[in-house]
Amino acid sequence: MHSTAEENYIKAIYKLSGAGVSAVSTTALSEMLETKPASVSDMLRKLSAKDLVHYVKYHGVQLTQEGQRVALKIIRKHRLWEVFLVQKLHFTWDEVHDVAEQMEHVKSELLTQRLDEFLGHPRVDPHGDPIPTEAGELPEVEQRALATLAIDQKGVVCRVKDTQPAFLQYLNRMGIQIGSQLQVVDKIAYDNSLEINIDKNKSVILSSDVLEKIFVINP
Amino acid sequence: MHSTAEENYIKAIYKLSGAGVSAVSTTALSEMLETKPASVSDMLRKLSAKDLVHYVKYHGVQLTQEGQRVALKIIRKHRLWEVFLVQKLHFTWDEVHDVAEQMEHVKSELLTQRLDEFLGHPRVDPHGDPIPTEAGELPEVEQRALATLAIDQKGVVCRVKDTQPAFLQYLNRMGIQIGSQLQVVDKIAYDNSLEINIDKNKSVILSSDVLEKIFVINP
DNA sequence: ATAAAAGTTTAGGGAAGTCTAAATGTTTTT
DNA sequence: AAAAACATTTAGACTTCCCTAAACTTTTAT
Ligand SMILES: [Mn+2]
Ligand SMILES: [Mn+2]
Ligand SMILES: [Mn+2]
Ligand SMILES: [Mn+2]
Repeated sequence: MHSTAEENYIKAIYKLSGAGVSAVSTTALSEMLETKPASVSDMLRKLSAKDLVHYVKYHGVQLTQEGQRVALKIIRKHRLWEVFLVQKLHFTWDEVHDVAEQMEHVKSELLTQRLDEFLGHPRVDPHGDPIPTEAGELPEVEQRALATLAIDQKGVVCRVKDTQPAFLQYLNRMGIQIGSQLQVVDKIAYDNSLEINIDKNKSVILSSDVLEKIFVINP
Repeated sequence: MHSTAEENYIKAIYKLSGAGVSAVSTTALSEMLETKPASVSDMLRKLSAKDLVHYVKYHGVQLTQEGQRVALKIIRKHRLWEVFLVQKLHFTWDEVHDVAEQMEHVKSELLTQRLDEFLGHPRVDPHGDPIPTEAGELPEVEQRALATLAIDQKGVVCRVKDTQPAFLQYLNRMGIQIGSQLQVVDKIAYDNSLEINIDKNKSVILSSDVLEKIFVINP
């Protein structure tokens, strides 16, 4: 079918195609994939020939219908394996990503189906990211970045958007996990950091960088 | 560490190095790996440079101590995943091999350890093949090929030595699985086939080819 | 509106892994 | 003990994916 390299490019294009992004740039891809822009150009030509992307030289790339279908399948596998690793093999949420990066490329429709059943059709992975359904739907839940909360407002952590172990370990040390009850205690206008109370217990100061990566739903 | 291709060569050399085999030939490897002999020569030079094999041009190849260690690790992963697929995901024994061929290359010590724990430290895979321990031991159980049984002798199926789905599906149709109680009813000297009674129920004729691939322990 | 800067593609090439064809070594046959 | 047959290696080439350097296009600044 598709090579691991192709799958990684498709996934990267998908991830960089957020809301209001008309096309993904060569540089953005080269940064995400840690390759040189020249290598990206090369691969885009190939993906375009396979009709997985719409590619206009010098003007970026977009996934085709088929490209999106492929992307969601890989993301589905990645997230299902992350759930497996945490729920069945007792990995911590900072240990799963690199392993799932490998397992997501194992090819077997039956495997994905059975894994999904075995896990009880989970809706989200250990980082709160939604799991695409077998039909290729990706149900998004209403949620807001912690950074957008006003003083005294509360929220329950439902998602964290950074897969780096260092970031997740930092949250561990702060005592923040999916389901944590947070409340904004104070706002430091100087650098847009917030003082946040965790589970009606201790309070910590979180930088605006971190606040943008933590998502909450209303209490 | 090692590439998937290298791992597959090492595993193939291991599998062809049965008892009393001093060195594995280029042709034997090329057949097992479905590549051309020229490609094998090439790879043997590389594995030799990495000290994973002892290679003497024109005289075959043997695994080094380190090569054996690597081989057993891959086989351990392969067989653990096969157990997982059958016991947890309800795959049949003819469906697991190809998927395990992919999963055996996922790199993570933690994953292998945890998978082993999760499965309760199984000793054999769904085909009765022993699973190398974490320490790299491969405990072999006393067993004999069904072909070696005399008339009236009994045996319990403990292992089948052919991973091809077609063979395993044939055994399914015969009603033979691990644990089946077999008894030799008659011997057909003409072609060395045997009439075998299965679980004190129906009897079937098995060709000598098949008899060499089924292993039993004494009743 | 041009020139400079930034971004992107093309050209040429390398490593891994494979192939075919030719050369070479080993084994078997006569 | 050659000759023939067979096995193996070497030579040269191809594909995939990546790189550096140079050329080209688009954007930004003057
Ligand atoms: Mn992940
Ligand atoms: Mn995740
Ligand atoms: Mn197998
Ligand atoms: Mn097996």
